[in-house]
Amino acid sequence: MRREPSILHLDLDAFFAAVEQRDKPSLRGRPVVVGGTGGRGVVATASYEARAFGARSAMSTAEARRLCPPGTAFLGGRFAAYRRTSEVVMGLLRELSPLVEPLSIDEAYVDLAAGGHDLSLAAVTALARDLKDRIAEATGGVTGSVGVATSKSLAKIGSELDKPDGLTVVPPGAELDVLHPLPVRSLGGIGPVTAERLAQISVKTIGDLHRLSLVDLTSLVGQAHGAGLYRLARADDDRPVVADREAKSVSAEETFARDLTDPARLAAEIEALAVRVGSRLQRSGTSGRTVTLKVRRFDYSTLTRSQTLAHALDEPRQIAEVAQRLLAGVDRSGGVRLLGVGVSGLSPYAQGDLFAERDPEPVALVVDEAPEPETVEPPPAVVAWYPGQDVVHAELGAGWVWGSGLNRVTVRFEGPRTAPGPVRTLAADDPDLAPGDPPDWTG
DNA sequence: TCTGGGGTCCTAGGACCC
DNA sequence: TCTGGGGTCCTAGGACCC
Repeated sequence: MRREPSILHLDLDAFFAAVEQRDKPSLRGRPVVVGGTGGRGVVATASYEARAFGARSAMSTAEARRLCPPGTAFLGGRFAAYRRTSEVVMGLLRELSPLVEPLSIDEAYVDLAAGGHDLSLAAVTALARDLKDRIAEATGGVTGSVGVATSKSLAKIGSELDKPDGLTVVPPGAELDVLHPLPVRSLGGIGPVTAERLAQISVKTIGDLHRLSLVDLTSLVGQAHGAGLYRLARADDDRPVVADREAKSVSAEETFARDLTDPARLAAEIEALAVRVGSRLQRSGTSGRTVTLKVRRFDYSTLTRSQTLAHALDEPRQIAEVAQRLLAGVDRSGGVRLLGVGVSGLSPYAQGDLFAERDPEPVALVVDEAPEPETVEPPPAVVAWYPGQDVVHAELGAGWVWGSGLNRVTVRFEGPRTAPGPVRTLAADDPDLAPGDPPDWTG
């Protein structure tokens, strides 16, 4: 917590819907819902007119259609337009300070102290008013709500207090007076699950939260989360405004209009997702070592499978190959509702820089582990493995062999998930591994 | 026609290494 | 032969945010 109200938080009001109403005068004053318009779509943003009928973000579009009157506009979204408008606003923020931290397309923190401003209450209030005016003018009428306070958490809470088109400056010293009457849900990091857990012990407001001991809080919600909430309830927040945060992962996912079962179709969807992820990685000049597959099944049960490789990837074909392998270990019976592909463990260097010159010889390993006899045969299986590279995955009937690491290989015989085979980790000099002929090599 | 898509951070257990 | 602890990496899942 700073001595002066030098952190500003801006939140654009019903942003996607506001851009639509700006660009289409016929929509002004009418309920507008932006989001997925298909059978499985959800609401991204509802205009304030639509909120009056109960439409909300994250609600299924089907439900929003039931709630809103005839004449409501349901729009699929024009992200290029939102992006352009967002850039105009972020540009205005960067005129205030070099330290601007975007949180999303429609939200950002600004460190006013780094901008060399007069930080008196009156000056900061005037600055915020002026900013709001300039945003509305530069965007053609999109409004934003602003909070200014001595910390990030209070600035963000401030911008929520007076929406839309609001302005709240929390005077230094008044932080706890503002905080304590609010519901715990106002605090960043308290969602439905944590709120419910707190409600069970009659903790409803941030003031109630303030009365809990650190031990009680951490035993309720975990170490890191509990310690964080303990501090936030005391307005004890010294998190700095950080510009230029590096992305930690890149992913793409798709919910299908109807659940998929056809293996060829699933494989094609994986390819398409890998292309989206890989091209974004390549455009940003990054690559990553861990590939994650996300599968949502017909019954909405969701699981992830990941594999970390010895080297970073950015090529769609290679990303897809890993993802296809991961998918093979997942039970798809009953249908797949959603597939997702992600890459994490990002590093700024594209793949191949360090090891491109060397073309290692494959080592053939004979694995004498007997797999599930009814699903895989015959043992022993032969696996080709490049030392220092990812291990390669030879398909073994209905099972799979894979692994990772610089000097070892993990061999996993995996049938249906309901009956996984044994798992062994074998060192390169393991006596159980004898030289053998490399298998057909397709990688 | 219930429940998107893009992220971040944390936890917990197991393997592995010293 | 038994018994450790600490740290890191990996995997899977979950809460949360916009």
